[in-house]
Amino acid sequence: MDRATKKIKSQVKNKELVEIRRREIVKAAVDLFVKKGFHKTTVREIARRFGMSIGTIYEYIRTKEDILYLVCDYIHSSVSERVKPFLTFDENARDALRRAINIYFSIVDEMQDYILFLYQETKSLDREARKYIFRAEEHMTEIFEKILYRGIEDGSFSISSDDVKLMAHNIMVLGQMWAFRRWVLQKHYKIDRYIDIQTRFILKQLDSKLGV
Amino acid sequence: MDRATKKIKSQVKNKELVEIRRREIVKAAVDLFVKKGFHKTTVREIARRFGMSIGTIYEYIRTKEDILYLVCDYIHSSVSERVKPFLTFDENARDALRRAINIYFSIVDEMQDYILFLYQETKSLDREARKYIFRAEEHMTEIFEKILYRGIEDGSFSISSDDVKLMAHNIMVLGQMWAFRRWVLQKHYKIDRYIDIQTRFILKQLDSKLGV
Amino acid sequence: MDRATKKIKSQVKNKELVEIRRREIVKAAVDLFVKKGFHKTTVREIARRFGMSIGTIYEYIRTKEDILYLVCDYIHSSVSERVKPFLTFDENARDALRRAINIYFSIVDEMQDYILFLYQETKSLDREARKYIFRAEEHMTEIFEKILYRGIEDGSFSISSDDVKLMAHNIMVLGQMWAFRRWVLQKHYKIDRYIDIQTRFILKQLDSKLGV
Amino acid sequence: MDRATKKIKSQVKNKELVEIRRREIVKAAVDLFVKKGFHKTTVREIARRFGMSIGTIYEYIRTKEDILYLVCDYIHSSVSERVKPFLTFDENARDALRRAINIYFSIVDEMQDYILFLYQETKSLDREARKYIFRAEEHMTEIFEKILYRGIEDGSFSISSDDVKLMAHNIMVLGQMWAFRRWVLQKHYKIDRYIDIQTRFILKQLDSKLGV
DNA sequence: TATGAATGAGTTTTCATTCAT
DNA sequence: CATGAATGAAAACTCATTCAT
Repeated sequence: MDRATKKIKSQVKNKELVEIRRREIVKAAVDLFVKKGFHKTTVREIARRFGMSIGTIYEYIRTKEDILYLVCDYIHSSVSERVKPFLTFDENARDALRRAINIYFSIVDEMQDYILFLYQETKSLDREARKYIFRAEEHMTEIFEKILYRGIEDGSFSISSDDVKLMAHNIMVLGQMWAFRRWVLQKHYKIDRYIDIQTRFILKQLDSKLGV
Repeated sequence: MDRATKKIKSQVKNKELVEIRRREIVKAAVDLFVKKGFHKTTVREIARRFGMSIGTIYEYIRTKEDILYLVCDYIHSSVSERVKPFLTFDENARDALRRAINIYFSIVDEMQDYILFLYQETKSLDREARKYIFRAEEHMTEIFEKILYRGIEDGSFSISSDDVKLMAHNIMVLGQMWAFRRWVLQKHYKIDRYIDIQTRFILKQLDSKLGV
Repeated sequence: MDRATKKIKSQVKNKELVEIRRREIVKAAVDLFVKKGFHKTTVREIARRFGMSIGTIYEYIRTKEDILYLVCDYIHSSVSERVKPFLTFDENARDALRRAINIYFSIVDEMQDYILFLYQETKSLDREARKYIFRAEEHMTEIFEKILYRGIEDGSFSISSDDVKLMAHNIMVLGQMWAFRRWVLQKHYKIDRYIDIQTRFILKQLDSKLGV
Repeated sequence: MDRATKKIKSQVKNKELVEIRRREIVKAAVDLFVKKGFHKTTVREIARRFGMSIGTIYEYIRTKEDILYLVCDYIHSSVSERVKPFLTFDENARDALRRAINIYFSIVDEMQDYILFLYQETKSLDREARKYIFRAEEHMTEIFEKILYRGIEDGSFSISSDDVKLMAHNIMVLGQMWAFRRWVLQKHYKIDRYIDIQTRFILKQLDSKLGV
């Protein structure tokens, strides 16, 4: 949230207050955005939920798009913050990956509305903001890359290091897919089973026991 | 296009004409939607490209959303039509899958703008239209399901038939991901190599040579 | 009006209609602008007088400033059109000037609200529009310049030709001053007497009977 | 400034402080007004230049228009103050007038932005404030009237005393015109030559050597 | 069928002013 | 006295949709 906050100009000087109010704005906006989409949500609605006047909102942002950015950034850092504490891996890479997948996929499940929203509305951001969000996504991916590299080194995984990045993205996408294909997946599977199967598949791909 | 045509009401009686004009409308709209997004494209703009008046557009559709629906449907059937001719599989399931992946992923590459668009704007459709689009997506998936079942039967694939649906979705998503993660994937991989690696991974998952 | 009209883009294709509607818009706007000033007049008010919806106004202009331009241009060409028919001078330069002054000053009197308005709001136009209005003002001035030159040639006026331009501007301004100093002048003088005195003064300046 | 001070109510009791702060406000506002116009300048901007908070500004004025009034008044008294010291005329009326013109026109040149501003924005003042500004303008004019009367008495000028007021206004306007017609005049003349020519013209008008 | 002018509700955004601290 | 966050009315402008021709 910190880095994001700095970029958007505010009329209000008190930085703490800006932080607080922006959090409130995001809180007010996120559900509306998720439910109705960015374009169909009006700033007036957000203000109403925000519990303050429309003028007050515009003291803390410059345009409606700023709110979108704040929301996207909030979602991303929420995911990150939820994931990070679980990511101290003393165990072997295989178990580490298993756990990381479990955590990440669980969080996707919990935050599926938000993940879905990111998929749909990121494109409404301007170039710069979009880049920033992509960067954040890459940071997440790097967590998986690191585990994969460790697994290659210690011999638990058999993939080429050229493929690590792709594999990491595969894992991320296979997780997010639970959100954006929920209309069908969640009819046929429960999250636990979903994680189970996908984990098995992913590990099979990485398995050192076989060549291609 | 057929089923779509049935659902959207038109003032015009002549069914052939409706077909023709709607095709023109889609042709005019699709690029605009892809470039600017659904909400930022105006009906006026579409009419201008369409080469006819706004009034005429509204003879063939009822709302702007109808155009979105026509476009989504068009994209989906374009993909299907491009895929289908390749899908007569006399060969063994393993080769059939290999070929199906190759075809589908190649088409995603060619139509990446459109695929991306579907991901972002489907949510703007109303329930019924959205369902219809999802159904189309499932049809695509079933193609992969069939091959997978065939492979299980003939012993080339070792997965449980409970996992077939999920696996099929995995394949679809791994293909589409080339479009919606292009901002990073296409910096590091070329499409051929991408298909190569992913094919290998997928086949490894399915491989009967190993247990779990 | 012609040249002005061409520059402002309209959504409406029918050029005649554009002409007609714009005339109506100007007619609706001019009094409001004169009475309340440009900034304090809302487009809604203009629409109400215009007798059409606000949407319709925006079919014929792009911005509120366009209306200002249309109005300024209208005022200028009104003055020109009222002046021109009187400006065929067969008589000697002295009488010609006398008559031109009489005509121009009379028109300033009749259109004093408009003249005043131009003085106050021209600056709200953007560079290009402002230039166009200045150009129009110069055209007016040239009429006086021509008469002065003729007077110099035929010996009725004794000023240096270097001073002609300035003298022409003096005459214009001395006329317009009747409008923008009306708060005091019109308390002490009637227009006829005003024209009388100013004419005498101006002619005295030009008199060939004396040196400096 | 004195009379102005009396009219505008302030929350602050300390009269000296009111004087000081208002001078600061004017100093902050005048350039902004001149550059961007009254309506396009925000009170926030003025406050920022003023170096104090918006709240503080509103301790010393009641409305934004009050600032406009203070600024107009400031400009007028600046001109007056700059003119007055030069206006002790022991010499004959002719030389006195020559000098007064020279001084006034020079000051118009120096303060052309401000003069122009007065022409454009005075109308935004309410009736009472506008009257006050007009009064100030008349005071200026009276200086010229006095010289003219003196000239009539001592026989240097030949005009009727009925025409004195008008003549005085002519002189003022011919001076101010250097500001509001600068877009053309300053392309063709330098200020010294401008003063020269205009002085000659004016004196010719007044010359006692001829009748009409 | 085709046209395109007309509509006006609805949107974002601004900014003078207030008032609690 | 000074502050600056909060207010909300009001403004310009857009655009999907209708309907008379």
